[in-house]
Amino acid sequence: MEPSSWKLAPAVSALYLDHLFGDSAVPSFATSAILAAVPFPSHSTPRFHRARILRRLASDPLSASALSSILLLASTPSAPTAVAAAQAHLAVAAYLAETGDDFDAVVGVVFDPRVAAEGALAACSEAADVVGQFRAAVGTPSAQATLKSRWGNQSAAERRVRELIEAEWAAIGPSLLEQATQRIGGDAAPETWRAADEATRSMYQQLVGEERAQEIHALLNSHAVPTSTSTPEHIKFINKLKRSTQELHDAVDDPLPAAKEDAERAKAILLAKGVKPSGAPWSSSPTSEASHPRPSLFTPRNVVRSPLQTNLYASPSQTEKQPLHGKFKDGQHADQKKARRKARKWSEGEEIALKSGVQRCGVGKWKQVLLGNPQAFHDRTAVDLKDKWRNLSKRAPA
DNA sequence: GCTAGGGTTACTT
DNA sequence: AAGTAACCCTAGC
Repeated sequence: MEPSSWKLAPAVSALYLDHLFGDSAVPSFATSAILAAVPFPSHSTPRFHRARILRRLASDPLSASALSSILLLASTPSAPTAVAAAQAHLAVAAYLAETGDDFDAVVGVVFDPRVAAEGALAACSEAADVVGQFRAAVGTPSAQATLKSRWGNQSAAERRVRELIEAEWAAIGPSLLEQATQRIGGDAAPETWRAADEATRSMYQQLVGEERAQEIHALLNSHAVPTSTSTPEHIKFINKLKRSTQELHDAVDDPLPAAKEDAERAKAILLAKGVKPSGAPWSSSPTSEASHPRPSLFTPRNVVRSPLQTNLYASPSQTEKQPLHGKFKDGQHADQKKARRKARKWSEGEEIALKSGVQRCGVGKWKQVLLGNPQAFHDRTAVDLKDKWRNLSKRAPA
């Protein structure tokens, strides 16, 4: 279908971009193509804005513009990532000072004491000290050489930026569509349905499916649900969603397959070059899609996933149950001892994702936490999540 | 199939 | 050696 024939209003465009850009599993070349193809969005949502910064930073992690991206991220308070942002800022600034042509000039800019005191670096306790060291080294080549041995390491700086990006993705939160999905079909559904008129309810029923609609009606009739606490904004949003649902259904059918085709093409090129795609966010099991129809926008369950949220670019480890190592179903290899996975330290991003997942789903809902944010966890099982939570609890007993 | 809890291993202090 | 984090095993639901 031609892009010009999409029936996509700018307000829907904004919702759509909010959803897609904020999904770290959708590769940036696909989001760029989509951005070029959809109508200019009516507004920029915070999630969309943040995701764009993250994608820019990921493509260019060690530069002056990367530094501004980190500052932008740090300028919006996001408690879980403040320390990661400060450390990334410090590492990139130091790296730029150490590798630039003019140490003194660069230090003057990137280690401005005002930035250190109140801005991005405030969350990091060692920052003031480091800034002091760099400023003291101005005009003193020997001191610069000492600093260089510690801060001139490109891969260490890149790692800090990667950690920040990972933590930011983990903390980015659900899209507006996912939130609406939760309100219409998830745990919050009864309140939303109570506030809705008959016509709206019948639309909701189409979205969540008959089975879930019956469950929700049963909950409504059981008097177990408190009276509606819907705000005017809430109702306004739902009505807006109602108007745009048809447009959205039309729209979601269009760009994703094209993007996926791009992704598959890129994967083919990578494979031809001998690059192993297993960890790439855009790899997917090639046979699964043809035989499985696209799920409805709102699948009728408490954990509701729209097709947008459904990860078309998921790696095989996300879409298939893959044995970790040597786990054989039966028979010939059963006697072989299963190789132990190499211990991989949990990243800050994974920790944050676990904490927010537990907040969302509760302790003990490990599978739910894992599936609720699959891209945040890298090759972790529900048991891994449970073990990590146990460790965290030991570290800081409730 | 999922989870809780005890056990094991590898690494750090 | 002791402590810790990551991973494994398995009973019980």
